[in-house]
Amino acid sequence: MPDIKHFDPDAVLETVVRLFWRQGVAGTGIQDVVTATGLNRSSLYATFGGKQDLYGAALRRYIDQWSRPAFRSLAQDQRGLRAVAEFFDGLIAVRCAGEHARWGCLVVNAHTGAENGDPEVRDLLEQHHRELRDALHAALVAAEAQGQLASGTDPGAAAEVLALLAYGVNLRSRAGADAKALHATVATALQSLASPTVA
Amino acid sequence: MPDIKHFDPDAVLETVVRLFWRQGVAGTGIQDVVTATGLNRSSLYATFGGKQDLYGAALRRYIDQWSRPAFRSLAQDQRGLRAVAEFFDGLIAVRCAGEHARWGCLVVNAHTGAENGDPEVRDLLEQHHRELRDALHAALVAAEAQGQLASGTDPGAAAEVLALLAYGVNLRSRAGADAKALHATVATALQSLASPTVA
DNA sequence: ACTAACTTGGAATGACCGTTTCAAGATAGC
DNA sequence: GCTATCTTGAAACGGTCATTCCAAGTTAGT
Repeated sequence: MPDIKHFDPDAVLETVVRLFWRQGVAGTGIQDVVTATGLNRSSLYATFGGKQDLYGAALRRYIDQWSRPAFRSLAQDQRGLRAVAEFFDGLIAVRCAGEHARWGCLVVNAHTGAENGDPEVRDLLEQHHRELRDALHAALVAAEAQGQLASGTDPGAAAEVLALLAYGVNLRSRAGADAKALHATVATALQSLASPTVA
Repeated sequence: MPDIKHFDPDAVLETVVRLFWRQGVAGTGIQDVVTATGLNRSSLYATFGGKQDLYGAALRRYIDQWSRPAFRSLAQDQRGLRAVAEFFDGLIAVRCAGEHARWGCLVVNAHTGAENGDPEVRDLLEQHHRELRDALHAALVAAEAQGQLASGTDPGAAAEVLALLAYGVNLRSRAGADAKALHATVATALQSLASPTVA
């Protein structure tokens, strides 16, 4: 009976993610979305609701597409500190080079904006933090089991430290931090967790 | 010959800092500034220029008033790791309790906004980072001289790690991170730098 | 072909944005 | 008191903001 959408909502959301990611929420107008996606205001509002809803959907999609896959592969990687190191390598690579260089992390960026007043956004930030911490925790437990951690190092506490470090990396990358320097900093942090027997 | 200002520019800037700090640049309109300061648009523009200049001045004032004093006392404190610990204690206290709770750090917040495109802002971020790192470095050199650091710990590299950690603390505090958890995380990070002989 | 249900294009909404303008008011030297 | 020089108040500027509305178009079932 009804007409059918003349566009792919998922592809549109993909474009919207990139807009919010690069320019921020406040810096992105509905007009920008209309122009970038090519679809009409009516379709936009009918499909996603207002700007706040659109941002919520974009944030959720970003986490699904970018954060969660990285967390999953980190948590499942049994190599211990090597897994953590590669997680940060990938992070720095995305943040400092290629198409998304200097865009930072959409979730980190969301911490500072006025949009973090929205309960939905607040929940997503909390959830994201928990998942990041848990993934690091899993990798550090694997490291501990292999004797890679310095004695007395608590994997849970260390995971929280590394999570905050990751936020720092994301934040500074948006200001144009040097990839080499970030790599060195991460290496230092990991070394401080490693058992003395590990080079 | 001329008339004299009927207000104190410094007191006005103080109010402006608080507005930008709490609500962000994009979330603060000139109307908000006019209302909060009580002075007129004409006086505002004649004294500070446009919004971007006003933000630059506010950011500079924030660094002068909040960042630099903390950096200075950290750099001059000769107690080593104890000095670093107290620096973070003070940081978390400001971020999580009292009037400025959940405001985050104006400098950290500036990383994510569109305003970091401004060269002046970019320079301030870089300068702030350098000063934070140098202050931490000085404290860690003092720690090293007293044998507080684990052997093989480079004060310069460790300073960079702690600087990113501080950014993480500031960022997460804006999302309402728990002060106790932040304290525990910082303690963990400092322990990983400490020589095994230190409790 | 007809119709119910939905989408789409495009204009229009009122509110707010940062900024400018200008007449009126205030001050300090003459 | 006069004048040059600045400050102040208040209105107005064009532009952009998110959002709404409605007529026209499109589809699927009858």
